[in-house]
Amino acid sequence: MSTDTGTGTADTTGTRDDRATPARLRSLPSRLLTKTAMHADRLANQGLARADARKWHYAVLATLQEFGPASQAALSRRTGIYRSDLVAVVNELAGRGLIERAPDPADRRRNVVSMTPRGRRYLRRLDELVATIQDDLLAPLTQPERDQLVRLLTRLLDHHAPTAPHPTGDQPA
Amino acid sequence: MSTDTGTGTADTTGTRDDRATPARLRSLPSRLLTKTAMHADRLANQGLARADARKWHYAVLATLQEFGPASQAALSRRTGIYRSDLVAVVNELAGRGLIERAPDPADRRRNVVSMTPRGRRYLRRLDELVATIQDDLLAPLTQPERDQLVRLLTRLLDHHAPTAPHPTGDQPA
DNA sequence: CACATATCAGCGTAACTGACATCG
DNA sequence: CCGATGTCAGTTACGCTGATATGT
Repeated sequence: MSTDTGTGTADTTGTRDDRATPARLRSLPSRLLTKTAMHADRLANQGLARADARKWHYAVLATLQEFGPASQAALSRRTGIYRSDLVAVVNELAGRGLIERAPDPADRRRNVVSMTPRGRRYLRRLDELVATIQDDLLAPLTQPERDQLVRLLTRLLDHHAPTAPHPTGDQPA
Repeated sequence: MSTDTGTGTADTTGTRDDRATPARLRSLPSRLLTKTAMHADRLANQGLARADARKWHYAVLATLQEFGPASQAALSRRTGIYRSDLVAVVNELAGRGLIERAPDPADRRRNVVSMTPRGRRYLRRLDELVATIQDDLLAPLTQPERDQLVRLLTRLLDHHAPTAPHPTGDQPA
C-alpha cells in the first residue's frame, strides 16, 4: 500500500493537482542533495558576486593563505580545480592584482603563485561574505543540527571519495 | 587561534604538503553539499545508465504513474524540468514506446502524455535501480542517520524553495 | 625516456532565457 | 488582448578530456 494512481484518475483537464512533486521523488536522497546543493550554489554565487568573485576565486585565495605560495599544479590538487580551468582563475585574480604569478627559479616549469597584500585584504572580505552565506543557507537549522549535517555529509563524501588516486594526472575531487 | 600559515612557511619546492584541502574549505556546508551532490549524481547516472535511462526519464515516468496522464506543461511543473527541456525527454521516451503523446481533443494546444504498458514495466525496473542507488549512496549511514539527513535536507529545501512562484511561466524547482 | 607543469582547445550536461506560433 | 502551451534556438557554467610545448 503506497503509490498507485495507476492509469486511473487522470488530470487531462489540466488545472487541479498541478505543480505537486510526486512522493517518490520528494524524499529521494539523491534528489534532495542535488536540489539543496543547487540552492546552496545559488546563494554562494549571489553572495560572492557582491564582491565580483566566484567560488573558485575564494578557493584559490583561501588555499594560498593556508599553505602559502604554491605552483598551479599544487593549487589544483588542493582546491580540486582542474589544472586546465585553474589557468583562467589565476589569470583573473592576477589581472586584478590579488595574486602574483612568477616563474620559479628553482624549477623553470613552474609558476609560483602568491598572494598580494591586496589579495589578503580581499580574502578577508570574502571570508565574511562566505560566513554570511553559510548562515543564510543553514538558517532553518539549529547549531547542533548544522554540525550533524556537516558530519553526515562528510561521512558520505569520505566514503565515496577516499583521497582519490588519479590516473591521468588531474584530480577529480 | 585557528588558520594562519599566513605567507610564512611556503611550499614553493612542490612535493610535500601537497594535495590537502584547506581547513576553511573542508567543512564548508555549501561545498560539502555540492561535492556530495556531485557524487550522488554520478551514482545516479551510472546506475540509471544500466537501463539506458537518465534522471529525467525516471522523473517523468514516476510522475505519470502517480498522477496519471497529463499535459507537458503539467509534467514540467511537477517534475521541475523546464518546459523547453521536457520536449526532448518526451521525445526520447515516446521514441522508445514507453509513453504516448496524443493531442488533447478538449484543448487543442495540449498533448496528453500517458504511459504505455511497456513504460509501466520499465518504470518498475527503474524503481529497483533507484532504490539500489540510494542504498549505495547512503551506505555509510545507519537508518536513523539516513532519516535525519533526509529531514535536515528537506527543511533546508523547504525554507529556500517555498513552493516557488514563477515569473516567466516556467518553474525553477 | 618517463614524468610534471602550464596552457589551450574542445566536449557533454544541466540549468536557464527568449522568442514564436498556436490556441483558449 | 491576455495567458497558456509546445517547440526551437541559444547561453552560461562546470566538470572533464585530450593534446602540446617545455622542462626535470
